[in-house]
Amino acid sequence: MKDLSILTKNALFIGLSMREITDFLSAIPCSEKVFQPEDILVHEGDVITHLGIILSGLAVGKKYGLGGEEIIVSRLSVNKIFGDVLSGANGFASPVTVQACEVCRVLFIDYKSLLYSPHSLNHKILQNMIQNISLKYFAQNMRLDILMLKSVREKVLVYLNYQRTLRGNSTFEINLDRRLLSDYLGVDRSALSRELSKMKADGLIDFKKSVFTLKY
Amino acid sequence: MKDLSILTKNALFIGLSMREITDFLSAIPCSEKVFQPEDILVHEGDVITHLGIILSGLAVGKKYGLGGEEIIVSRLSVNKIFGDVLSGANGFASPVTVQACEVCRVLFIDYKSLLYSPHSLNHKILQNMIQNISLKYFAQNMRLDILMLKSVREKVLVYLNYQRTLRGNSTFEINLDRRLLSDYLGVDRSALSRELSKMKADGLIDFKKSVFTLKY
DNA sequence: ATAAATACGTTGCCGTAGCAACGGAAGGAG
DNA sequence: CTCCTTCCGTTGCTACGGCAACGTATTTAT
Repeated sequence: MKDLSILTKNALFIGLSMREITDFLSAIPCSEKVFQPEDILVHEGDVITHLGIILSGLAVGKKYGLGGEEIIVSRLSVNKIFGDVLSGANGFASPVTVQACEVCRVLFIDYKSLLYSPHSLNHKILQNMIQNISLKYFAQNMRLDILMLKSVREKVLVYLNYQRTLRGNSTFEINLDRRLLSDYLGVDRSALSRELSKMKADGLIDFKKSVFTLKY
Repeated sequence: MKDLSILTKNALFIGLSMREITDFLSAIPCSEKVFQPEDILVHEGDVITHLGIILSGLAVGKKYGLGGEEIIVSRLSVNKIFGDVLSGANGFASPVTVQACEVCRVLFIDYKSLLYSPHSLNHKILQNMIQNISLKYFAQNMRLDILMLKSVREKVLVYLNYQRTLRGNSTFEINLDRRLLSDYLGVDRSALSRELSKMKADGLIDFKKSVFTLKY
């Protein structure tokens, strides 16, 4: 177990020094594992006992639609945490499969220990955990709002608006390709392309690849 | 401030005795308020400083669509908590308006104190808070799954299936009327009625009012 | 008891968007 | 350089579902 320095920037450990983090981790069961591309970290339906932190590499959370199509639900880059909400809910089956895209080093932490440890730093970590889960909740909430809209155009407008307020600029690049964006918005990919073109023709927006400009 | 005995059953205070709860509450800023029907407890867009617990009465969380229509997002009955996720996210604007349906007694608790109190019981309360928020997350996640489906029939089937596993019985009564159900599923009310009738004609389900029977 | 309001089912109209298939552009591997 | 794969836009077809309007049943108010 080496090179945990990035954990000082991890949402779970914000506010803690490197020394405090290693001190804390040495007191509870945790382990580091390495996964090869395509390896599965968590199967959909698993009941987990550990939450995970990506130390290096990239993984994705995915689920499968009724037709068996893959749907990418989340992108897990370095320092991203998975299984935390699951840990909090205590005993739920995982709704997603987590799979490595590249070679991944992952830190697994026994969540019962994390939640119930009497360690003096545990208090701070629980606060961080609450914040992290809450932010995930609101990210999900944002998507809910979009999925409730009826037309593709409305969905796109609300999404782009939100991105604009996030970046503070009317021109920005999004980190989703067309396929992922259409999944996120809950619409057909070609229908999305069609509507984007129409919106460009209507002078509402401009875009090239993943760079968008809002003209309203 | 009287009759807080129901708080022993509140998700935030599970595992604590009445004495411990009053002890804890007396140590941090909180207040009880009474609202009349139609009164607003939280405005959409508010940045809150307190989380709330419904001590008696009934309130709803609602938001407004682009057309201005009201959408009921949550139903807040006795012992329900609101503003907890918002508290966790620290500084977010409320995405919903909370409004009383009946006379409501509400306990407001300063969330910074709740999160950062050095009180010995605070640890347990943070654990409870994590669990509560996580459960809300998964409830939201369930709805996300449904909203991603493309046809009304699929949405209804997934929803009813889930209800069946919840109740453990193929016949059950749901607590949503048609209007609320159509909102929940993200479809038009008349389209929902239409599809329900078709599904009944197809022999898939039976229903009368809000009592459903799954025949598959 | 009467009136008003709410809840629910039904139906016709028609636009939107899902689906499938295709072509071109861009990027990677050999 | 060429092949192959991925990504994206385009288009025709068609059905699903949103919308509006209406009728009936059940509930609430006065």
